[in-house]
Amino acid sequence: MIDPNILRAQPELVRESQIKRGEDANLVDQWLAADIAAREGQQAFDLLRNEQKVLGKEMGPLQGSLKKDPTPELTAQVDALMAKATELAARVKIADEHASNLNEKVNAIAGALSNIVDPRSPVGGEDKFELIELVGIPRDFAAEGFVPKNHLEIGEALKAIDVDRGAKVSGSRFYFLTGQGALLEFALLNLAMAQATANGLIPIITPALVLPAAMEGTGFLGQAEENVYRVESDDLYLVGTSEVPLAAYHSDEIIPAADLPLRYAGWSTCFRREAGSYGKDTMGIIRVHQFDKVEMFVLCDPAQAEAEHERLLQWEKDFLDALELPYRVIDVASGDLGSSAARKFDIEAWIPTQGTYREVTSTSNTTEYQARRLKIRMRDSEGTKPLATLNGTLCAMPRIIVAILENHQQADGTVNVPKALQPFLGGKKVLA
RNA sequence: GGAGGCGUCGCCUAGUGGUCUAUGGCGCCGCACUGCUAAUGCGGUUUGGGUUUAUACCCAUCGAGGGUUCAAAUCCCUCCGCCUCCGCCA
Repeated sequence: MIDPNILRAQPELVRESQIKRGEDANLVDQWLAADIAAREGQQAFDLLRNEQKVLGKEMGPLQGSLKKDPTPELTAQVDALMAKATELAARVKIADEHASNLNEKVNAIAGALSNIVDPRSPVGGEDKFELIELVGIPRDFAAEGFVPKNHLEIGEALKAIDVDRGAKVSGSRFYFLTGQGALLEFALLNLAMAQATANGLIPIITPALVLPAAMEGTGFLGQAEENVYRVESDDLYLVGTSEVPLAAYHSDEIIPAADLPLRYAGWSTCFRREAGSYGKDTMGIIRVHQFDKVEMFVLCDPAQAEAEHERLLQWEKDFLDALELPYRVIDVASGDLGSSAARKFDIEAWIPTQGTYREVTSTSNTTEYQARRLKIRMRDSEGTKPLATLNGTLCAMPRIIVAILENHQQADGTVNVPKALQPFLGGKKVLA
């Protein structure tokens, strides 16, 4: 949700932002008109309702004295008042319905507006990203004298990944992690959590099923809706990221400024329908319907949001550095932000067999957008106001596993374990 | 799954249809008094929206949503959550 004061005072700012995203700018003008109508409707109702309450206050004592002393004058007075009240009640009811309808309309439009794009985000579609940084040098396999295998070949040879049986049991884009594949995930989880807790984040295990309000509040029921699994029988959604339960965790709460920032490291399974990606990444476990992920989530004073964003990015880089993976950092373009983010940095790891960088983590500054939708506020000396929320991937399992297998493979088909990960694999230096 | 109880302002709590403002206490904030602190006194203290230069005022908000009524925290219905007991179960 965008600050209504910004919409009223600087509508052009929001129009511009919608255009940068390739979304409907007319919504802004629709909102402005609906806002005026709704306020008029509300005022009309308020006035009538006040009249009704004043009348009710006359009625009370009158009824009391009528009971004690039923004179004809009193009866007539009460009857007259009652007639007036009946007529007024009908008008109040109509005004109430009218105002509610208008309010709903404003809220519906407001809910459809995406967050205001940060002025520094590059403008354009997915390919208009800006390269911020290149870290590490991809290995020269030709110089080393062998052709790198893809992660699936390696994973199958190590009996670590089984996609055939994944497909047999659950369909395409499902997989089993077996043996050292499973242990590798646990090691990554423990490394990620060790880093997170060392940085002061609070470890948290979240539900993977959430109520519609949580999905709605985090902004995933807009253009992302087709990628969300819905459990119709119970009206619940399977989360695509623990960002959803983490954001909703403090919904409807007012947090004292002294408690901020709150930083969490959440662990959950993530479910994605991957609608509209038929034929894309069909090999291996780059794009799957279900995976586990450690996600960082921050609630803070809006004035601190930018610094927190930088911090999240740094922690993501630290993690990839620890895994000795080459990667690049990009500033995601306006058209590819998702409705909640004002600015987003992706980290893409080098995938040797694809000869390209592929997204492994993503960190978004969602400013006050999610907090407004979820009614998360902070209280400082000046009163209450929405706070800012941010999220960032620490470790999305399958893609990190892909990057490790491919980048650290050796000519004989074994895989070197990065030093930082070794303690979490019982000291093992090589997967063989 | 079955039976019963409960959900009121940060916390506790009063409130079975109107009788000026949803009680009262604790905590908190301000002021006064006071060597200091404490105690005491007075005032304020849910959240959201609106009108207003200001001071103020108005509306909504008693778990959520409907309904009955001229009028609902209070009565009725549905849902959610918590507690107790029973059954089943990882």
